[in-house]
Amino acid sequence: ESLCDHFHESQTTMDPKEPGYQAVYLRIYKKVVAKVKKELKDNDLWSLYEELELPLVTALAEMEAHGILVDPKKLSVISQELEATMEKLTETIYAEAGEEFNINSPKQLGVILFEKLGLPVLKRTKTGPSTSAEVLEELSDHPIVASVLEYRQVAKLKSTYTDSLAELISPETKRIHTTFNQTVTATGRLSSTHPNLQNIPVRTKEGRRIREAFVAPEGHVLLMADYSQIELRLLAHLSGDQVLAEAFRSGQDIHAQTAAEVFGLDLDEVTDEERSAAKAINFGIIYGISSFGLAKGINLTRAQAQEYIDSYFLRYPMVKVYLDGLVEQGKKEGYVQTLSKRRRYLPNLKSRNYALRSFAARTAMNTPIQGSAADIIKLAMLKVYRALKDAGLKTRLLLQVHDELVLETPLDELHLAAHLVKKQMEEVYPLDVPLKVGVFYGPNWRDVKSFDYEE
DNA sequence: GCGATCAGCC
DNA sequence: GTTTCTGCTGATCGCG
Repeated sequence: ESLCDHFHESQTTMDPKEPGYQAVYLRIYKKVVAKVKKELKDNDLWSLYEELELPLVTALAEMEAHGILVDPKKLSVISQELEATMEKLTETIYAEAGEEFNINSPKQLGVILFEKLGLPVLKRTKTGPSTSAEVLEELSDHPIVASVLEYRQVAKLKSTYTDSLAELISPETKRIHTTFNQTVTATGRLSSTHPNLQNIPVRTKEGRRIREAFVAPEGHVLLMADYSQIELRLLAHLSGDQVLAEAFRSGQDIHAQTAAEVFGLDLDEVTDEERSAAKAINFGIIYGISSFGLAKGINLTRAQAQEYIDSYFLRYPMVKVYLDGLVEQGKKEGYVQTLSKRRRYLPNLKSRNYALRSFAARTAMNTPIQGSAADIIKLAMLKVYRALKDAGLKTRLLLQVHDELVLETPLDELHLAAHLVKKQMEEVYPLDVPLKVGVFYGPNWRDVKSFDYEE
């Protein structure tokens, strides 16, 4: 800190062109380097820095510089269709409301829905009745609400994705060049800005259309490789729970298996509804479970949610021991850590404020899982990057989306590249359970099909 | 300029 | 003491 102060002072008092400025700068810089290096070594973080994060910089820089090809004509067609849909919906909404107003304003929308039309207020924000999708879905029997939900979806796609993305296509490369930030998240994940290419729609059919505009150049295809259930697999590994580990070794549908365990059924008796509840429980476990959160997620009473959680921990006892241990370790040491020793300090585990303390406890449970997944995919990126180079292939990494890599590959390299990527990702860091990677390819980011072993 | 709200992804 | 289940980015509104 004193070095930083000193540096700040020199920066403001000295002209960078003044002789001696660079000498001062370098002297301070060297001291800071030595200090940070010692701190990393003292905290057992040196190899994380030197062997993972530092070499990853090069791979990320190349990904950013290379960019991903985007077809502006496709974006523009989608944009015009969205525009037409928005105009229709706007007319419908005005007619149903009996007046014109700004549909984009939650405040003005609230006046129409809750005052003029007298719909019930199911939830409030700090500033007034909530108009979130969660609330509107409960009220969607009213035609105006259904139209507003659709309007919101279309407006989001148009403003965030079609129009903004088009502006970010480089005139020189015809590509979009995102920035991957390596130092913003608390867990070790990357983030992506200008634009954020880690939140391109995929969930709905309409949203997925955006992905059609992300294309491979002539003679190439996009290659996608994603880890299947990496966080739950890490939970099995980190907790040592043999029931969960065996579930993954069996290769069966993990959510259905969880349903069978939790509800005491045979695997073939599990209904879609039970599987879907089990999926919510699995997500909850990864996020740092609370009965409150689970109840909200799948419309249960808190008591029912607590029963599900109790039943889960009865079937996966080592998971319970592991998660409790994380909170304990966080309290004792002040931090929790990932596979690579990356730390997250959680002082609020000792807070007297229940909300803060609970949040910190959920963070203590989530960070080692989410952060270790981030460690693994970063290491996999490095291995893929180096293996492609060593093999003399032209295949390039383009994007990372937390548990997925997107690459661009010449058609005549597809077979080699697909096998190389799958192997590097699956064998990156052997765990007690296998890591499974799905590989897909296609002319654009939407229309991809599974790459089969025979190919 | 900034906080609040909402919505996109994992 | 009575929680809005992790981690992010970004568009928009509306106040100051």
